[in-house]
Amino acid sequence: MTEKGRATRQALLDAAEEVFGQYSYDRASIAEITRRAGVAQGTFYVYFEDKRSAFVQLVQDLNRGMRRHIAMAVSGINDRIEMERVGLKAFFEFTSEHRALYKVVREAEFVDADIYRWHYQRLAQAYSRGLESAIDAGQIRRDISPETLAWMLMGISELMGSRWVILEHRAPPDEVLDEVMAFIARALAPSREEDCT
Amino acid sequence: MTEKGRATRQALLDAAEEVFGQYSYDRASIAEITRRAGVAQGTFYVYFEDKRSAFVQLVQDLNRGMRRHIAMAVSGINDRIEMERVGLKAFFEFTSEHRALYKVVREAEFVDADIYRWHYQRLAQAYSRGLESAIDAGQIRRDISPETLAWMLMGISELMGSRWVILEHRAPPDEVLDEVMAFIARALAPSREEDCT
DNA sequence: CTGAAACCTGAATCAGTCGTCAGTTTTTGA
DNA sequence: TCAAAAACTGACGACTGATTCAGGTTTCAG
Repeated sequence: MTEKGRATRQALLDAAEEVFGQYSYDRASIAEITRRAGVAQGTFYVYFEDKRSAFVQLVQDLNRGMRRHIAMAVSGINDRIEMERVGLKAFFEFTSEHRALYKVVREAEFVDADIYRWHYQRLAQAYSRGLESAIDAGQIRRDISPETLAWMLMGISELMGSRWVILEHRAPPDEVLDEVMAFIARALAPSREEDCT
Repeated sequence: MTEKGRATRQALLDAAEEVFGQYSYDRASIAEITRRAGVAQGTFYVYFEDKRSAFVQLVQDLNRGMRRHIAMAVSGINDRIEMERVGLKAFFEFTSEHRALYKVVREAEFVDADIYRWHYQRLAQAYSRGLESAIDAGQIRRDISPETLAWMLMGISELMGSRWVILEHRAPPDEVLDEVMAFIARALAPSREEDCT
């Protein structure tokens, strides 16, 4: 594949992100995707086996993009609670920039169950690993499995994202972020029996 | 509308729950719904204006059913934390019984944005009110707005439901429920400065 | 310059479905 | 009993949109 080919492929993927984000999977037409990418309909099938395949690749792209964006944001931070705050903020940034992510991932459940599973498990796995280190380092309490913790924290992010980014078209205001962080910090804080005895 | 009419309508709605739960909105065909309901295609349009209308009514039905199911489960409980635990369990029960709920609500975002908004706001509103009373009663800490709290707790339920009910085809095991409750209880607990001073 | 490889085109095919409607059957109530 | 109302039928018109394919255009190594 030449440079030009790669560019066309990327143009199609970008157009697909737009169109799949705007319409549901079934109502997103190849014709509209190729129109926005500025190529003929047939060109789509040069780069993707079929509609589903392009959709799956888009999910993978967004998943990787999100993990990279968050990883960049939190790199260098050592305090786990601070890391959670920055990570949460980065998550909202990314979803504001890629509102298609929500739509596309949710639809994945209907379009291709495997990629839906893959998306969440990939995120949960990365998240759990981070939490596990924090537990080992004594930064957060050790009586909850990192996996369950990861899913709960993802749930909080996701629904807050839904409520603000999707329903209100903006990232949550700082006061809300503070409340969320206070909630999380308290839930994660190591047992402080020593403070009381 | 006679008794028979109501029965047919209900049969169609039940069939719609099945079919919309199994396929995506666009791939759920009226033909399949009427086939399962044991009526002719034309009958569908006797009871529903069109496909979307049936879908919207299904969301409303499930929303009400879920609120009723949870309300029944927690009625008579006074301790808020206990109420959360029982409510969470009831939520998982309901979603196990009506797995269509997840699919249908998520699709609502694409099919009819208003009903999607309505669904979450209706739940959040009911939830917030309950939390507000608990705050007033001093059962949970007062430094987070009941609304934000409601959305966070809904997020936890939702993603745990997704992870277990959808991906693992079962309600979360009791140990997991215990971990979740420990997390929530700690986050909600009133400030205990008095215990330490 | 050249020819093969890569790239691209867009009309045509084809499978599928929503919603309609003219007419039939069943139920109801006086 | 018997009309009117309610319920129901199912074939079909009108349309949509994914995918194919025969052939045109561009690129670039030798």
